[in-house]
Amino acid sequence: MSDNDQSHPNAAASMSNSNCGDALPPVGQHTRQYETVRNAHETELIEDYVELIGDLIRHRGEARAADIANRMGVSQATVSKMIRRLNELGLVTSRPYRSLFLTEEGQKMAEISRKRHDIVLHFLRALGVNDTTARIDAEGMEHHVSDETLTIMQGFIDQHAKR
Amino acid sequence: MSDNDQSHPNAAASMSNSNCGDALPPVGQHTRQYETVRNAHETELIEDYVELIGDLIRHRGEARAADIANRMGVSQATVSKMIRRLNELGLVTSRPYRSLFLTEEGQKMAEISRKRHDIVLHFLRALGVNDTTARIDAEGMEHHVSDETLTIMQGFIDQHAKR
DNA sequence: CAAATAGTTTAGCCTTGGCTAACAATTATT
DNA sequence: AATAATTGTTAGCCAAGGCTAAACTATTTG
Repeated sequence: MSDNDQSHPNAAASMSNSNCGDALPPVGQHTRQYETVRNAHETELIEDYVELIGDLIRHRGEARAADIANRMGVSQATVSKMIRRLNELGLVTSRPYRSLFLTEEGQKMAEISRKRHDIVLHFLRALGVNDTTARIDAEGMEHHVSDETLTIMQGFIDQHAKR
Repeated sequence: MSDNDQSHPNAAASMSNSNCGDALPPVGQHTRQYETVRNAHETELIEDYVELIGDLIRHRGEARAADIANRMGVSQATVSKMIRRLNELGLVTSRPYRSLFLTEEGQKMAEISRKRHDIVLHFLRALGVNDTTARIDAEGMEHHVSDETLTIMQGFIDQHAKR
């Protein structure tokens, strides 16, 4: 295993500009960073579905596969398959050809996702990001923001947006 | 297509708490949000590899598959396969059993990724996020932050960290 | 310099999350 | 009520990104 923690003597030679970039983190920490991202990756889509289903129920009274496919920009077949998975995971209940419901657990997940999404979105707006951009960024960022950062974002919102 | 833009009359009934959540965005915009995330998804891993390879070369003088596997927390076989992909994409050059080099294009991508990563990381620290957490969050967030937001983050860093 | 160790690649497997096409059920229209 | 239109499901395809095991190459060391 060649990854001891010494910098190569010539490392400086290829530093290209002013912002030199931080040192590499220790291997263990670095690995954990990537692992965290990979894990987030696995739950991301699930959370997006659950969150969207929750939103549809909240705003429209029901969630149908066609609406999901439509809003996600994905085929109905894909949604159908995904719903089966959500079912197996105990997040939604569905009867064939009927609209969807979230289980207790699904509702909890939707609620958490929605709150997180809202905080990130409001934070970005409070920072001064244009609404459309903020929505796009929030959609991607929300799954990668830790609770710690979320709390700080909430504090920022309270300070700035209010007043 | 049932997704016209009227809110269901009973929508308010299931609103659970203070933070009521924003209205659903128009379908077209919503779709674009998800599309953007899916696209980011595809390039994320590629960028992470290229960025890491760049970092290894910069800090250690060379990038070897074993180091990448080690830092990513992934098997060497996985890295090997990925390197073939990077090769096909014209981002790295590699001779069997030898260490890796970035192509022009690869270097450009690494540079852009690194800058973006740095901005996000420094921004989070400037916000007050703990270093370890900031690193984890940055790793996940960097691929989802638009140029607009990045610029604003840079402004925030300049205002706060300086002084 | 031969053997052991470390690093790399290949083969083959699995799961996810897309897709299209064909079919089935429900809902709307006439 | 029969037919048309919409919606949902299934089957079967594909690529990506993991994995393990086995084979091969390079390097280090006795």
